[in-house]
Amino acid sequence: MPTPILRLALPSPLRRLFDYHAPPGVPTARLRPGVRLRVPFGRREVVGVLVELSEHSEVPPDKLKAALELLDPCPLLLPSLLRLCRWTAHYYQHSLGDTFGWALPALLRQGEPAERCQERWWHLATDARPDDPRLARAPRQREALQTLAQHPHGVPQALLGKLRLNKASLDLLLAKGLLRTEIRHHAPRERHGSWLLQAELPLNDEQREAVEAVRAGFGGFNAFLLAGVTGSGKTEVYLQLIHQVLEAGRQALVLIPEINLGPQTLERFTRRFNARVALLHSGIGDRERLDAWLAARDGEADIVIGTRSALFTPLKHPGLIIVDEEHDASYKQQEGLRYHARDLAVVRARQEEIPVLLGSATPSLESLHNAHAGRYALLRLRQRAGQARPPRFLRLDVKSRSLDAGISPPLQQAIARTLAAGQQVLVFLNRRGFAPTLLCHDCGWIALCPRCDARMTLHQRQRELRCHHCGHSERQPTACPQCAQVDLRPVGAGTERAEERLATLFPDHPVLRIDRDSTARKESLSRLLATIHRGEPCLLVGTQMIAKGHHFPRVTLVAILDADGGLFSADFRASERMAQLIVQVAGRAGRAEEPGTVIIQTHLADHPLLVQLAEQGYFAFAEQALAERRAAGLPPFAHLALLRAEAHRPGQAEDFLEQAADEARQLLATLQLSSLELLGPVPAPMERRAGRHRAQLLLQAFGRAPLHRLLGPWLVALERLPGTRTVRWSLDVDPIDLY
DNA sequence: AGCACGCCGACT
DNA sequence: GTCGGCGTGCTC
Repeated sequence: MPTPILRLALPSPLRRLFDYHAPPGVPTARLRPGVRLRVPFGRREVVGVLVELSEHSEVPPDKLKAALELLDPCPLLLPSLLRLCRWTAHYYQHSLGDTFGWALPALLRQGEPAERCQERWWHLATDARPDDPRLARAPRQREALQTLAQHPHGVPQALLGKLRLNKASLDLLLAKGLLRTEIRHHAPRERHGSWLLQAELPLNDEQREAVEAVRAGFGGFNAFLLAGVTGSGKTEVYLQLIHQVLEAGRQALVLIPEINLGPQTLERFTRRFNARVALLHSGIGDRERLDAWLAARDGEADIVIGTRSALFTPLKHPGLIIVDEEHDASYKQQEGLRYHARDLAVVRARQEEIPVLLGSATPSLESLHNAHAGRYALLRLRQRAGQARPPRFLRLDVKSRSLDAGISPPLQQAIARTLAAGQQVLVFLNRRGFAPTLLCHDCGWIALCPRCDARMTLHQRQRELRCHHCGHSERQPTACPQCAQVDLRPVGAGTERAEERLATLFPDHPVLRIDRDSTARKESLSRLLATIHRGEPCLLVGTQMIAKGHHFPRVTLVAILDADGGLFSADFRASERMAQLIVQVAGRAGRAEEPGTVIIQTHLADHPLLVQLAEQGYFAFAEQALAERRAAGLPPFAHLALLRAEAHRPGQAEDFLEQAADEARQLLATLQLSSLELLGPVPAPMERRAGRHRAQLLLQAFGRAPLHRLLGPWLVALERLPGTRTVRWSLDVDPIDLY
């Protein structure tokens, strides 16, 4: 049998595989797809993944090199994961090697052995004697030897410090042959006994129907959209389904958004189940992540909980995928491989022939559309647990009303009444800082970012102007840099200003601000939350940080200071995001006996979307918004791909995109694709950002198939275009925002 | 991406 | 004289 050619995916943006000869002396039988190899690549060495074997290579024989080393005795990647990565790379038009870079734990990318945590154990050598003459003048070594003598089973490396054992002394003892060390592997974690640690909660009819429906779909691929209002007990549905999965001897994968929900979710799961739970969040260390990855792959983790990238965790016995808060934008990666973990969860479930459950109180329009089209089964939970009643929504028209730090007089009165009744108030404003604009009242100068086409936000507390787009900051000027007058005025209000004003208006009550600035220091968020949970009347001011995860049972009034941004933004998803945010913020309130009130300040009180949302609720809003999307030919009725480009010189990015558009037009003609439209190139909504000039080209198609028929050959052509080195460009398939 | 090569401006 | 800016080419 001739030695085959190895086709490898390498960590490179190049969207192709690279051919190698087998490394010398490695039996062909061990070269199976999914193993890693170290190979020479250009002038360096990299770790690649064997994707396929071939009899022949198109590459000239003098260019072919041999791989250096086989890194895995057997395939590292389960065939199912290999397949998912290949699908992902193809769908998002990304290099397969780089896709592995996003999908695999860092240590595996670097070529570390795929082995569970190993530990070095230190033992006394059999013939070691405490009175060895060589230790006469080495009291520390003698001491160390005595300590180890008390541990006949040896001491693991990690415990050396606790036993006051000094590594230097031990190394000297080792060199003298008085000690020996041994590498021990962790034994597979065993699990015994019943799965439940805690009785399951009784379900209401809707919850029971939801559990039954998903359970009936356990046999194969089935997609479910669990749309449950806040407090309707979605988590209990998850838990009971996971129990069924565990009983069937299978594993559950639970995706959560990228906020600090990990510990909270983990706690609920470990309280309920006697199960091995792996948590994969962003703060986890490389070693820990690899251990969790391996445990899941080898069937030694029963439940895997994690953010976006956990979607790529291999599972030996997959049983169910749950995507919690499926509407959350953090499931879409916004750099490099721009994948959407929710969409890939559905793809993975289909590939692995298991059910997938998407849950949200405010489902994305995409998922609702899929439910309407019959692709997902819609499961609704309308009843709130206990006696909790849904909040009342009031639209407060602030047209021609004076706003005081963004707060209208009627809202001030409502806040005063709520505090007087001994209850808490939540004020939501999705804008950090003191004011979004600093204006000279004499000459009209505005503080602009030197590197972006954007205004700088005033952070008065720090006496700073900051750009929220590139991070640039400078000292707050005392006089106008243009006319030298000293009448600089902050215009508009952010959370810092609202906080300050509310503290003046309601001096008898604490005002707590929750945003990225106020919680930057560790522990400060938990301290703020502890104050709130004490329950005394107070005011909370915050950005979307307060919309997620935390419950404030004593809040009975929620004020949305500014809903207008969601109603006339250039971004077609702005209204959907605004509605989700309003409903999610509203869901924080009125969970106890008192029903909550939500006051929405707006200049567009009669806007149909806002009326639907306030009067009929999120689902009516969604129907209205879907009708608008259909009429405008926007997702989910159309499919988009956005080619972004940026360059240092103005016009360069647009020139590149102009060429890209020409290529696309030619391909559309040759491939006879007609239902595709090219929109642009146009300058990005913020043309200059962090000193780079940006432009974009939008592809709009009414079917996914024609769009993807174009994308493959188009990217091949783009890679050959001149100027590819001076212009940074990237393709975003299914973009979630057009910025 | 990463790395090397090659060609023009302002420094010890 | 050369250190270093970034344009260009290549990676099996």
